[in-house]
Amino acid sequence: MVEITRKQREIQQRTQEILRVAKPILIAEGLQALTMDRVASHMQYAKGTIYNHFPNKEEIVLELAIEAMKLRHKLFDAGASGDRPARMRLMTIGVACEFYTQRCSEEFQVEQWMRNANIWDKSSSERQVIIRQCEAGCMQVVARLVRESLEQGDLPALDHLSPEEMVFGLWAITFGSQILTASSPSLEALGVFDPIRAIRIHCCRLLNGFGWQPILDEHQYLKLVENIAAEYFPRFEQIQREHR
Amino acid sequence: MVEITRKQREIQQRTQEILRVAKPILIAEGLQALTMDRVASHMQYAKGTIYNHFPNKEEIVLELAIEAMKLRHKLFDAGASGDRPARMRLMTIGVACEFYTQRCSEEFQVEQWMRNANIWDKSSSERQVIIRQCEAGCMQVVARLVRESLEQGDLPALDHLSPEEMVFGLWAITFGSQILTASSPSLEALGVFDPIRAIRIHCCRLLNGFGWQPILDEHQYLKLVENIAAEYFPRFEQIQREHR
Amino acid sequence: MVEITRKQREIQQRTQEILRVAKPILIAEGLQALTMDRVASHMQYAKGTIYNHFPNKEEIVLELAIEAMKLRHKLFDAGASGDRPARMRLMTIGVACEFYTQRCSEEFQVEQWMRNANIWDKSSSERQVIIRQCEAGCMQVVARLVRESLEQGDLPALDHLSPEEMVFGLWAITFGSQILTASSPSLEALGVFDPIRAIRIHCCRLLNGFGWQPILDEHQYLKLVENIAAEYFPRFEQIQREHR
Amino acid sequence: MVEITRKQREIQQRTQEILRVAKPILIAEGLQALTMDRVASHMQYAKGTIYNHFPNKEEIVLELAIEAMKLRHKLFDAGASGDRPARMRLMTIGVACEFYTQRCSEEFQVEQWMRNANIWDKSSSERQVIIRQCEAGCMQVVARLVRESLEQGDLPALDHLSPEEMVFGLWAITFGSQILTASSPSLEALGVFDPIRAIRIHCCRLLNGFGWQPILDEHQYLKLVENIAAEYFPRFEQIQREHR
DNA sequence: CATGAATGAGCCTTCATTCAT
DNA sequence: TATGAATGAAGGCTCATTCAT
Repeated sequence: MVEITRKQREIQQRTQEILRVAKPILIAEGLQALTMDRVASHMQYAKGTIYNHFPNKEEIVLELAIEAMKLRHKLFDAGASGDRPARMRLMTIGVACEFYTQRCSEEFQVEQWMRNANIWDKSSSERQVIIRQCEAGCMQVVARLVRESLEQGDLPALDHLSPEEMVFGLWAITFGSQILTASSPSLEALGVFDPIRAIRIHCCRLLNGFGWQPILDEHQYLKLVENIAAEYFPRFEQIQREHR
Repeated sequence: MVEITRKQREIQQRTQEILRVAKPILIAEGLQALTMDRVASHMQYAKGTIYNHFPNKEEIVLELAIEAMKLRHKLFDAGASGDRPARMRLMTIGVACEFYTQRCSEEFQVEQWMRNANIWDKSSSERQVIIRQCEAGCMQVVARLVRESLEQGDLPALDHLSPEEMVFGLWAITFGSQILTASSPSLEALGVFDPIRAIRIHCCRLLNGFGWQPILDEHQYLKLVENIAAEYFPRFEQIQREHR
Repeated sequence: MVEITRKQREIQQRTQEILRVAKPILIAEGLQALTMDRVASHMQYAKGTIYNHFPNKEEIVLELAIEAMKLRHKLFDAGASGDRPARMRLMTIGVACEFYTQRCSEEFQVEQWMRNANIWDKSSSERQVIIRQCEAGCMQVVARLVRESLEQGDLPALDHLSPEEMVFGLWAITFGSQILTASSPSLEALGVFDPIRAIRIHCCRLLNGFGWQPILDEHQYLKLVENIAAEYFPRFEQIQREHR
Repeated sequence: MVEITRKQREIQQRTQEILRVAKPILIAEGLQALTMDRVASHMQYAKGTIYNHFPNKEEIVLELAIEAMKLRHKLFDAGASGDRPARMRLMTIGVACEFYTQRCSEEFQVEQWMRNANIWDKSSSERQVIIRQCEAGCMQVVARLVRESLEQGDLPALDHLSPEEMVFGLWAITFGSQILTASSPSLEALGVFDPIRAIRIHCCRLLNGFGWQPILDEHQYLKLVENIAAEYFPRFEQIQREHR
């Protein structure tokens, strides 16, 4: 028993070690720079050993993505907790998104790599299923807030939209802005000086447009977001630290 | 003189031919399947010749992206034309975005490839500048509508947002939804059944949230978008055809 | 004592199990697909355990070949039995060859693999000796018939040929035809439509050429072979079944 | 023109050089020892260069086999020439077979490798077609002699056998004996002391069994074969030398 | 300018064998 | 004795780039 447990722990540790080595390579130099050769040469193990843990490099990326999405999920959960008004908890999740993109930028980048078609083609379906479950989990945290608000009357009935489709819009604007920020080298040259604040405002306007109570004007909203950020960033940092 | 001109035309034609060959490879099989060998083998020219036109394959992708963004620009221009109310012209641009993603899906995909970090690392700054100009051009078409509406009072003053930052939100939600649709294998499993309609509604709510006149309810808005699509799709198709 | 005996039986059973697992892999996918990893993964034992039974995969192949040749030997013995005329018993062995190639095609293929040079290079001489003994055993079954016929005057004296060299010719034509049939993708395209019947006729003519009594014309011979096949195939099947 | 021709010649020479390097490796150490790495390291060229000539190592083996079978074909043609009686020309082809197996033993071995299933699986169908054409060519040289003898009445009508099936028997016994000789380490231990003479005798008896005129007894036949061998081996050696 | 053979580093993967537990 | 993770050499193959013609 003890014997087995120790060996298993060693193996798990090595798996973790592989991930720790692979992550910065992927982040700094991209998918094609992430080769089994390089991972092995950064460890005291041989290439074949890596293959005992992951059948191909795509699975490594997926595993990193799973870790990343679990962290996101935890942040979302933390943001959605408490007995504040639903819209405020939603705003906190927005702040969690900002935190994730800015302070967990490696995880954020890993999530983008995960969306690469090559990776889905080559990896096993088991890990793909886990990824989708993580995605659905995050979606549900937010959708639950929408449902709650609908029930309590804070949010007027959505005629043509499922709660998840309501979330989809928020997801799209958040995600889209982050991708654009990351991949458009000079948003400033385009006239976009503060993309984060801009998206905050858009979210405010969007929720106002849906009539989600309490309606907030930009001033109030920006102030509130600042307060939430100040309060929750430390909590999020704590979660980040605990997440290995 | 004549001699040179003929030669130059031949060179331009060859450049076009290279792009015509490279595009379907990139679309169907991705960046790593796009090799100079394959491009050459699909033409009557040799690999070395390709190198006389493009110093590396990344430049080919960037050139394809420039073509794609020029088409997008034309569609945006067409959508922004006429003397209809600004918000309606903005909606037409939204329809142009949908058209572009759905009917010019190859160009849309090329634009995504362009955002790949590897490509920016390896390509020349000249083409990168052109890309940014195209991007700025599209941005300006929409920003001009925002400015016009602000001047005419259709859109209340934006306290904390430049017109471009106003556009940025629309860009983010549109772009983000399209990326998510393309890369999340089963939005439906997440509860998102009609992402296109969902985003239409979100755009409606967002603009309403900004108080952009005329305020439209979802029903009116969806109906209106349908009408615009019916009217403008043929025009867009014409533009697409003319764009070689 | 009992303890040891039980252990020994377990070991023998495991050896058999390894052979049962290895055989279909070798047959269906060839020598290079037969890896210790695959064998182990098809059993409840680990790779290291396999190495306790066979020092390398070549020995597994040789052991399979020994089993195969033992079956061949049994079939030959059955064909050579009875008190019919020697030439008829020889024909029965010919039928046994056909049975072996057709109905014991796995064993037949294993024998071919055994002839692969790599296997002889890597395997131990003990098993190689056993193989040769099996080969000699089969040879002797037939050679005995030749000797008997020579003594009884059915077969005229062979001036320049040992009885074994007489058998060698029959072995060569039988074996050669089977290899050619197995490895020439389209004998039919070469004009060879029924290789089995063709070889039956050649054997008839060859024995006639040696003056082996009773001389038979093709018609009689083919008819006789059919009868022998009808009578002996069930017996051969019985032997095959008993051979595990 | 001259330019192209020179380059093409250089390429052809390099192709030949690859074959010259690959052949002894295949002969001496077998298929799995024949690696592109080794071939390259034995030349002054890089591995990639080998791949410009042959898409995989299996094609190299097939190309070697094509060369080998062309040599066989030439020897058969030489043996079948002249206006001697058909049966004598057939014997000369038999001598050519012996010459091929003994003096062109490398080519003979290459032909055996060609029959390896792996090679057929991985190689291009173009070369496979050529192989089959070579095989059919050799078959036809002999089948033509059979047909001629049938027409001239030297060989009684074959009731149940096509001329090619007649040849098949000779092919099988010749081929089979050569394989057995090559792969049974100690025929002598089995009682087979002179397999070549044995097969000569079997061929004699077989043809006698078919009533092929002139009927020859063993003594005459062996003597005649010796004479043919003495006369034709120098010619065959000449052909072998000319075959590069 | 066009050509396209040559390069050779590098990629992903396999697997027979070892050996500490 | 059984285990199975680790090894690491080796294999097949690719491809961006160069350069002599």
